[in-house]
Amino acid sequence: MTSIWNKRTKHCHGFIDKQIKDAITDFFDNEGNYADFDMSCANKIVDHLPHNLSCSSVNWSWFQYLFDSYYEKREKLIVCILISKLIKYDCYTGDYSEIVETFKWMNSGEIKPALFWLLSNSLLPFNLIVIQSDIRTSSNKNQKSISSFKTDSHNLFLSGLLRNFILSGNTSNFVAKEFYANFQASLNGKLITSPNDFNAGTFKHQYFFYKQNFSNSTVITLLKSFYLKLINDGYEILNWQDGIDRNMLQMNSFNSHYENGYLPIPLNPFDSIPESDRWLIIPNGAEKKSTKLNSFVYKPIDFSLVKDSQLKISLKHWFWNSNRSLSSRIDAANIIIKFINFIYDLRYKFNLRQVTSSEFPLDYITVEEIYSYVSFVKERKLYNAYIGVVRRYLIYLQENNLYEVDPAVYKYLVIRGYTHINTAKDIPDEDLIKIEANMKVKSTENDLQALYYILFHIAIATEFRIAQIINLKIDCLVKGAKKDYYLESHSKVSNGEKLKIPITPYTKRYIETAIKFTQEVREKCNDDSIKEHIFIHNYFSQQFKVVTVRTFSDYLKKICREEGITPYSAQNLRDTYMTKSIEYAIKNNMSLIETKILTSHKQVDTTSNHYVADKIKDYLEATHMVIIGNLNIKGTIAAESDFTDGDLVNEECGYCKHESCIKNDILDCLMCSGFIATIDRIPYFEDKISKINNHIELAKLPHEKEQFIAIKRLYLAYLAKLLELKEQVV
DNA sequence: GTTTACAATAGATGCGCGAC
DNA sequence: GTCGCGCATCTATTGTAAAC
Repeated sequence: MTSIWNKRTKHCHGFIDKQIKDAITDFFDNEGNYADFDMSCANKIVDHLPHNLSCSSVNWSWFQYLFDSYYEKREKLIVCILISKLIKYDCYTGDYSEIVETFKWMNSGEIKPALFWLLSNSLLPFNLIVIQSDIRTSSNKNQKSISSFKTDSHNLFLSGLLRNFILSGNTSNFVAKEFYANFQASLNGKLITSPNDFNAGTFKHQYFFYKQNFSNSTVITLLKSFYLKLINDGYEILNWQDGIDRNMLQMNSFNSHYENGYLPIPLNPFDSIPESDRWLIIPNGAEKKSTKLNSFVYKPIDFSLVKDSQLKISLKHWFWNSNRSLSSRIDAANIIIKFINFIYDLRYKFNLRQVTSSEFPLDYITVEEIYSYVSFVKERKLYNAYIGVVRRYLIYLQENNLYEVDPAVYKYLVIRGYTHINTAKDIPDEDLIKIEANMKVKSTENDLQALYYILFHIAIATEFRIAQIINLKIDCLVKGAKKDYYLESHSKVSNGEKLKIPITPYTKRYIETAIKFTQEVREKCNDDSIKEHIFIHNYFSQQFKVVTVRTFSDYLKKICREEGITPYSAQNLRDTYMTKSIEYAIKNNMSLIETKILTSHKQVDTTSNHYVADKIKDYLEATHMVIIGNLNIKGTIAAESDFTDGDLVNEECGYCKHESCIKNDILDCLMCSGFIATIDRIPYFEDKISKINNHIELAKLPHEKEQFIAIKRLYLAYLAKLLELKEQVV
């Protein structure tokens, strides 16, 4: 041992440059860290280094030279350890020094194979992306997590893009190293020097490259996320004209649509009918006439399913020129496709024409065919649209001279047995309370569930349809002439016009709360058609979505099942008549939602109680349109008190600690030092404030109005403090 | 003006896929 | 494995205009 020590000391002292000397000292000190650290080999390597080695010559090509100077893997690995020490002691002065700097984050076990991989493949530093990210641990300590990604990128720019991409997403959860390792290959070697070098063509190449070479579907997911990230960063690299765009890319069904050759097609009757058969229809304004559609959700229709080519053309014609709303037009088209194929099979598969020895040519819809079809529909007990839609389609064909139809067919295409049963079912109070309580608990678990909770409240407090609520826009609140508010939204009856619906102040508050709640997500989103909505979330990385009716219904059902009650639907919420008791309970909970929501993003700024206080104040000021400012509160604000109901004063807003009233008549209790307000008084404050609002409205003289506003300001100041205190206590 | 008959749209849900 | 979501296809509700 002694001889080795001496030898090592001699080597270390031989170097003139201080940093290099330190690095080499550490190199030998780390002996124990590597099972395969061969001291004689290490000595040999260091022996070959010139003593006057200076940092200015420590660059990547020198590393490569050093690495290539040895032939055995064992030796090369030890060279890598030496290199890692030189990096650690800041000896590196070559190109890409910022990247090399990141290599320091790796521990000794990771860096050795990483350097070996780089140098044995004659790669450059940017081929290794090292990421340092914060991870939240249960103990809430800020820990750094280090991960490294190998990439075959040909240049620094592309590596930088990939690095940013990794940093931006929660990609650590679904690591697919193949994605980065083959990125350049997937581009067929194309050099990337700007984000704008990516386009529909590169995407296609990459998509099918990854699809062919890797069974792991996460690779495709990452590819989609990568393009979405570029788009989210403002690069308009994909346009529908090229067969793919952002909205398509975000759809759950993207893969199958893309692989099956669906093309995005804006719905516009003034354009000529598209030649292709598989359309992904861009609503292009049609969404304004329906609550079932959104501008960013494209609807598929597959005309290639139509077996008869002439009828296919006529169906496209009908589809393109129909006035039906898009979603029901697609429904109808799917029925017509079934109809056409039924007729086709009759003609060619079952040879009906021969059986009936009909003399009509094959481009003529006959009574026999329709009779068979109607029998089929009745036998299968298919719903009425199977008859009505077909009739209207045939009329259209005739009117536009697209196909010959025997006029006698219509007397068979009739519907019988309309039953109109009203199944409206309201939810009893006890069940409603159970649902409310369950949703309240879950609303704290994640953002989506908090949105469902607000949706639930609006649904029972208003007459709106669920789709209408979900698709509300942030600018939907419109102030009326007085203090009243209107909600502007599209409705199926308005035929594209916006409707104004009067709402209560409570509904207004819910909507404002929801807008504030989603503001954080909205600021991150740069997709205008999404961010204009109120109920948005960011569940998937790089994807911003509007809540759907589908998930809300499912969630409501799930809650009902958990509570062991009838699985109510969103429609039932609308049918539910709010009794006074439930209304009271719900209004009380409202302030709870508001404060909870306003403060639910506390983790952003946990330490600052100021933050919470300011937010509450901002909110109250915005809602009540009164500036609270720094009003001095004379009374006491407390979480709870020992006073009894007998001590309640001022319409139960608080307690009085004096034996008898000491204030004069002009003063309000709130201006007295003997006044004590506690958290459980919050609802009374809210009641009182709404009463003052009435006074303000009724006041005729300006100075009366001002006086009431001053009083309101006082109550709001108390309310703000109480809400703040409540937040600390809870 | 009300009823009736149906058209058109909204809502519900089984199924399957993608994201994580 | 769970959750979110889209599609297809069904049911429910609402709109509307002719018939009474």
